[in-house]
Amino acid sequence: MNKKSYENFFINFANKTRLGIILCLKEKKMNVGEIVKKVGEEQSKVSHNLKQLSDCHIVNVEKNGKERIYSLNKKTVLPLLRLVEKHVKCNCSEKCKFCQKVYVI
Amino acid sequence: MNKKSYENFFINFANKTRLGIILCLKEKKMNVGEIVKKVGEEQSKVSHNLKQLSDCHIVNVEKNGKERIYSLNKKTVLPLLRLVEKHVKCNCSEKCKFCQKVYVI
DNA sequence: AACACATATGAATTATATTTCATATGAATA
DNA sequence: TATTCATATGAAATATAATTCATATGTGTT
Repeated sequence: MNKKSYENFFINFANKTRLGIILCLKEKKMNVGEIVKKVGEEQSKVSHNLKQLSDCHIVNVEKNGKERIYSLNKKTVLPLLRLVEKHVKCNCSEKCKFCQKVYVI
Repeated sequence: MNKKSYENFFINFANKTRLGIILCLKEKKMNVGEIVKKVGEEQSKVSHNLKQLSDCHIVNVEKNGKERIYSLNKKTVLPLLRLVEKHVKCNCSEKCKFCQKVYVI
């Protein structure tokens, strides 16, 4: 796999709005309206970001009448998030002058 | 852990230059000059990006005289990259009209 | 001490990504 | 079929990140 592919994958997780959506879908699948309510962001903003996430298969969509139900690709995302948590736990201490800026420990 | 921490972690991998550095350090530890040569980017650009990576403990630094030797945090990075490769293999087919744009399969 | 080499850094510039706003689409319903 | 509801979409505006350039710092050497 090449650089650009990795980049395109990680971009999904390098943004506040999309992370909000991702973390909110950890609990359960939701339609757009529910996500909008939960994350407290504008509908079109959420839709734009959902599109990006689903293009990359980070989330999946199913239609139900006029609503669309989004669910998290847990097989990829859960281990990914766990890896990050482990990273912070293992590498980042309060003593490090950057860790406090970078990660909320 | 909170949204911002995840974001700060993933930002390291969501950029061409930093990914170039990361992939190049998979092979072996290198000083800045060697990295610059290998990735073919400007020295100050590489340094700025190395700083970001090391602030987040994605790479580690050791001093040796006037040179600084950077090495990859393989414990975090190798499983992370493997996860992405698996994701693409499992979810992204040539049939999908976005996969070709998003990932080079 | 003066110099050269390796690397880092700050600030301005430039590039890129994200959001916003207005509007379109498509499904259900009166 | 006109209307409403849920969601998507394009393009302009804005925000954010990355690069560049000039220069600083630190270490070893003459």
